[in-house]
Amino acid sequence: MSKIKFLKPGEDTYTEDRSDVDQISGTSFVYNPHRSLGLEKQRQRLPVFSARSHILHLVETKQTTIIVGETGSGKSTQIPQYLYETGWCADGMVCVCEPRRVACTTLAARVAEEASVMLGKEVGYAVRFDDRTTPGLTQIKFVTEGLLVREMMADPLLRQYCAIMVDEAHERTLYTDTLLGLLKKVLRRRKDLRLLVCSATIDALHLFNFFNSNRTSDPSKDTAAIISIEGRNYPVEMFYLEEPAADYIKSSAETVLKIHKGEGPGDILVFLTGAEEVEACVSLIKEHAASLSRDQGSLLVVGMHGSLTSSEQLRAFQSPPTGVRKVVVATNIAETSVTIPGIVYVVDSGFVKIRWYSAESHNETLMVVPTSQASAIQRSGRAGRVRAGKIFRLYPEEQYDKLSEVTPPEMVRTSLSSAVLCLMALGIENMLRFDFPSPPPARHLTAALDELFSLGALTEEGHLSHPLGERMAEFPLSPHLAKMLLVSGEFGCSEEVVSIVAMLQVQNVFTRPRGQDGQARRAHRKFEVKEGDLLTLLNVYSAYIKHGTSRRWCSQYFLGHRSLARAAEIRTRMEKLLTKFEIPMRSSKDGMDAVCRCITAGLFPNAAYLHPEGHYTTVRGRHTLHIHPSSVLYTQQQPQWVLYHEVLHTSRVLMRDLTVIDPGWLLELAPHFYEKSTLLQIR
DNA sequence: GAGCACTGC
Repeated sequence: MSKIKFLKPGEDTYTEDRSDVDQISGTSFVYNPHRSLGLEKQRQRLPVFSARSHILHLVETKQTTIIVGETGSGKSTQIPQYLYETGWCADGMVCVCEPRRVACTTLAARVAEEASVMLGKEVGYAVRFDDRTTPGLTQIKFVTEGLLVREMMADPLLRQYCAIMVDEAHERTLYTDTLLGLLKKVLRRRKDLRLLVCSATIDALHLFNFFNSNRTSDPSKDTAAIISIEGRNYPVEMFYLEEPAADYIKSSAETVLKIHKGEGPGDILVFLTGAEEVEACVSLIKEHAASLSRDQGSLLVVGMHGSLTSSEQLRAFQSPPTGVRKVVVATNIAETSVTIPGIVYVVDSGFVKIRWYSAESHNETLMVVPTSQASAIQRSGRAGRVRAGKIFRLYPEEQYDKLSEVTPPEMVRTSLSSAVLCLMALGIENMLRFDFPSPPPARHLTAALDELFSLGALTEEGHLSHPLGERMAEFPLSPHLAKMLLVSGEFGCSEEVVSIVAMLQVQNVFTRPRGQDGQARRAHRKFEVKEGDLLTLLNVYSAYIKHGTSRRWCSQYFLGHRSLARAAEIRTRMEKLLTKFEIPMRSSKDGMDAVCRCITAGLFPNAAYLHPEGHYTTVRGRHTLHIHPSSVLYTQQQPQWVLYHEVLHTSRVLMRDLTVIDPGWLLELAPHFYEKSTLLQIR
């Protein structure tokens, strides 16, 4: 592997590899001094250009090429063009898969510009709800990983593509692993197909071994190869604490102040684990900053996390007034999803919040864990984008060596019911024998199979049921919600259920602007119904439509207009799928009973009853739960029986999105799951 | 009276 060449500040400048530039960062821009050079000259200045013939040679001779490309190498925009220029597109398109939508749209726009074609013609992209390609004309197509997996349902061998490049594969999302596993099978059937996998140094060898089918000791028979391309990140100097930080929030704030007082100009980025921590740290820094003397310069402190609205997030991208140093306190959102310009110093708490699945309780927990080395490297890289930077890790250096190399892929730590359903729809019969890049625990797989069986998606023999299971797989939803939609015709309430399901897909429906908490609560109360949160969401949606999707009406009732508009979009898609399956769109005339019964038909595994001691207990597994304070039922008299959509682990286990049910419905609608005796015992 | 890392189909 080639050594990374570091550039001295001012020695050279570069065009940005835009693969991880968020749309929001479009408000800022990268100054490009080579603009006047013309696009072709700019392209030749990218580090990847020197590897052009080497890459093309490998693609020619090996079926799989693993590309280790540092940030700023230009791989995502250039390699597809190299393939195109050398005639690879004669027999099919070049496909580039990205984990995120923005990467698809921005990269496609950049490549179209470089190739002097209109976006959507020779160069295009396809993401959910937005297809900008022209069949028969498009040669280079950027897609999200998830969409390519969906495409495989219609075309399992991906015959329209001659080469597939999986970008950012080191992120190892559920879809990355699904795709890599499936592509390995496709490669065996299609010797003409070429696969390029872009990854980080740390897991390149793992991926090489996964794809190399050479079982001899003769390396010339290898079917895969690795190539490294240097990047254009500046050096980052590292600092560690001598002792582990007792309180990393406090320690982060102190470090920020120390940097501000002792280091040269440049903005600071702090990594913490959650929104609450971010807010706490922001106030701490603000407190300290207030006591700074005049000649010490001032600080602009902003928080950055997923639950902020996009206009609130925008504050982190704005450049501070001259002489003011910006401090962005962020969650993991700043590690990959958004790139904040101007960062020179990074403070890394060393922790991250990740999802963890428990097959015993059938649910996912969010837990705070130490980061991996890969993640620590990624975070420190955020300091070296504009010039030489510094990283302050809030733990001792010995501790870094003890960190695991990489974060376990999502596939081994999340619920697999959706992924398994998807794979089965793609013809993978024996899930336990599927070649996953990192095999998930067998008990996670069997739990997923059990869940799918109980929902009726699988037959006794373990095959996908016809037509229910096949249809469920086509919905981009959790299997429970897909089932709910597919049976809604029989309950005569598809109109209502499709609205509920769409509403469950969006966040921030109920807004609570600071200082208007009381007003917001009063406004929200108008939608509340005793049947629970799902029916309340239905009320909100119906009212939104009744008032002509008015933005003014939304703000009057403290509802997120963007979220509702997105729900409407999702609803349209779901309705189209239901129509395709000839599910009649009916509206329930005899009240909400039918709707609640239909909800039960999908969510029945998530039933809980009121324990005499005041908490709730799940029927499956007898786990203790509580009503989430955001639920409309939180302030009501506690119902005897509820179904939840999700659980959330904090200090307690909380149920969200509840529906009040009659336990008799469980016996009636899921007799295979609930025996009369178990329910009688409980009562 | 308590609190939700982040994507994506």
